[in-house]
Amino acid sequence: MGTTHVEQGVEPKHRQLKTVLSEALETEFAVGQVLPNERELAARFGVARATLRQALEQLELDGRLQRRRGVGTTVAPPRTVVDVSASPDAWPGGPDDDWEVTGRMRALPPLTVARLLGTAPGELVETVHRYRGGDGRPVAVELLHVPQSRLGGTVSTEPAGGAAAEDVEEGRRVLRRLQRFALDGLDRSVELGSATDVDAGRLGRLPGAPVLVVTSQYVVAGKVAAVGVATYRADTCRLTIGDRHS
Amino acid sequence: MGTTHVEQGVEPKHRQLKTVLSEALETEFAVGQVLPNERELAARFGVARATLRQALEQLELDGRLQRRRGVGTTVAPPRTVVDVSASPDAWPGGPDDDWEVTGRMRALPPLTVARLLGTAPGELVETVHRYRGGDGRPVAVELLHVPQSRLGGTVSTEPAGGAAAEDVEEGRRVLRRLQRFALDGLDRSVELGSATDVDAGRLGRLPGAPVLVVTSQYVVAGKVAAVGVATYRADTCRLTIGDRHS
DNA sequence: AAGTGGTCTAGACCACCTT
DNA sequence: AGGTGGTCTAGACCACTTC
Repeated sequence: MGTTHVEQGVEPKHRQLKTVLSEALETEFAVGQVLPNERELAARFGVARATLRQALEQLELDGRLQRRRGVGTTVAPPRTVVDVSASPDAWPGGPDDDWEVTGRMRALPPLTVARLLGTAPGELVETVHRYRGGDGRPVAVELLHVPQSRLGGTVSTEPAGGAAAEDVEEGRRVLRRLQRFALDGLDRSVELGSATDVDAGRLGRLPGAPVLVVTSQYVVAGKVAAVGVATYRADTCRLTIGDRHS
Repeated sequence: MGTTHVEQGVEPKHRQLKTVLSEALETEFAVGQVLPNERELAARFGVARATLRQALEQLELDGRLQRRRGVGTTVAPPRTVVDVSASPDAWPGGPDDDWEVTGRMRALPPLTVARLLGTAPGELVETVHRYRGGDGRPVAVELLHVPQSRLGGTVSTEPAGGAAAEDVEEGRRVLRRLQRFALDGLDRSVELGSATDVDAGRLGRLPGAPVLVVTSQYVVAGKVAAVGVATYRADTCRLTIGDRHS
């Protein structure tokens, strides 16, 4: 006998439950409809609430359900399709850019970002906050990190977080400044992550919610001139990369 | 007052735990090292095992830990970097292709795939199974669906799943056949999903494990000629999309 | 056989939203 | 105030790997 077989032990209850619920969602419920509450569902299926919750968690991860504390569990609409492809020669903040600048900081970047940028430990960078909505729901937040040294001089005289409106204007200024440089290339990666407290708040989820983290490295003259870290809601988004066919 | 504030209630125990463990992982543990077992960790931190497990689950989702039943919990190495970019004019199975053909079926495709292909309900398609490893670990499995009608006639005389070796040869033949057609374009999407029982087995994980699902639509003469559904381990992989800079 | 993570239970209380 | 999902507990047993 080869490595075939498998012959699984028993299937766990929460998996069977997920299957049953999954089918029920397709046949007996409409998008947006609220399900019975967890205590009732658990009773109906004869399992403990924790077991029922395991199944619901999975269905939410798959984008089939949406759960909100204090409200209930509803059938989720199809995932929002979000285009994350970019012309290799396009800076963020260009004309057809769905992002909205929401703020700006001058701060110490996360260690991982500092490594990508190749900045000295302790070196401050300009960080532009952006927000992206879609279908009336929050879709993503982004931090775009740009070392001042790569910007060709200081952008503003303001030290750090001033008034909100001013920060937004400053953020836009940083993006405009970037447009001047010729972009050599753009490397992107996607990975699974979990929302920080701050991101979770802005995305309307609880901290730790699953997110797709898209990291962009903007290359100028062979060096990484800026790094964008965009955080997409993994439950409600599908990212598309249009290798445009004409 | 605007919509600011937040002022969070207390931070849940499992979140605090995650933070504490996260720092411990960086300072006190080396990659590959095994942690104390769950019962001991729970006791050490004065929480129930279920609470401890919530924190571990998150850390595993973030790719920081690796847990194996019967073995233990170890510190995970950095995620394997996987290139999923493709020349817009390249079919799968080309020269520099890291995939290995592992089988082939003639079967009814999943509903979602049938919709993308635009096949009639009940129409069978050729399905090529492929496997991709990296760093000595399983990385992804893929099902490539090709309607026979788009292949220019039947490929084999064999009806369905024959001997394993023959199926592999048949699968390769399907890929070779595709090379003949001029590819107009290639659309890709990435989303979060959970492993089916079959995929989980091949990826060395439990069913339901988080995966990144990459769906590829191969366009020929304005029509979708093939659809690939690749399933990557979300815990151990980071997908890169090289918008190649020269 | 022993040790590990995975599953499951039956409670309890809390945070949040709606009314 | 009442209802919802989120957190937490203290057990028990199971499936799997290793020795």
